[in-house]
Amino acid sequence: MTGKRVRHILDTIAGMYPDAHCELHHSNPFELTIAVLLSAQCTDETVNKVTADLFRKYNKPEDYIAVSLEELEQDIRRIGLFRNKAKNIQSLCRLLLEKYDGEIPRKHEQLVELPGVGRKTANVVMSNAFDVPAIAVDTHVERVSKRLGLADPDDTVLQVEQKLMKKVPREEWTQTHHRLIFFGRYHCKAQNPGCGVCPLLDKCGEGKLRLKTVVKRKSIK
DNA sequence: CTCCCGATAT
DNA sequence: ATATCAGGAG
Repeated sequence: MTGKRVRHILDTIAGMYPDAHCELHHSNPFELTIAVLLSAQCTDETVNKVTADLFRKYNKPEDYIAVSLEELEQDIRRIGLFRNKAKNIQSLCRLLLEKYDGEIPRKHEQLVELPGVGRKTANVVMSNAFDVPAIAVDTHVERVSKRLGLADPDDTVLQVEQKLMKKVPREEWTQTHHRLIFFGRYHCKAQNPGCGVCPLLDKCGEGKLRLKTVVKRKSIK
């Protein structure tokens, strides 16, 4: 993996998605944290549908702990994994009020201590809400990075993050993160990736292999 | 590693 | 019917 090849990949996805951005609706760091927590194993679109009403009903940490656990569970039910997430949100809000005066902290070490907030969510909050360069490795970033050879197939998400940070200039981390997500979500999809019309096909071993398989299937029929 | 889990696409 | 979706905790 040469630096020139990395540059070519970054420039190509930059051309495809010049203004890739966070698609989770939010108006402050607290709302962003709640939205990202809710987004685990769920599409952004579904999260936005739920938070549209949720953020109208709940504004501050106090609001989330003022209701019963069961009521909050019902308010986020459509997201899935709602029992874990409702419990985490209430624990998160109590901890914010106890230790941080109800505000979302800025440091990575503080963020990952929050209930329901892991490394990926912490990186999203840091980069999107506080403008700290970070590469949050979600399912799309992991899949795309491995397909394009930016990481190895057996790498953990942490290893993928470290390899991307090493290969991508720091000032491009956050934007690259968003472009990799857009590329994975709208083009290099998990089930039906658009290999046939992919500008990175010649740089993608899996894409070529995948096209052969498709041709084979067609010829078998 | 398993479990949590409803909505959507294929 | 099955895979997948901006993961995290035990």
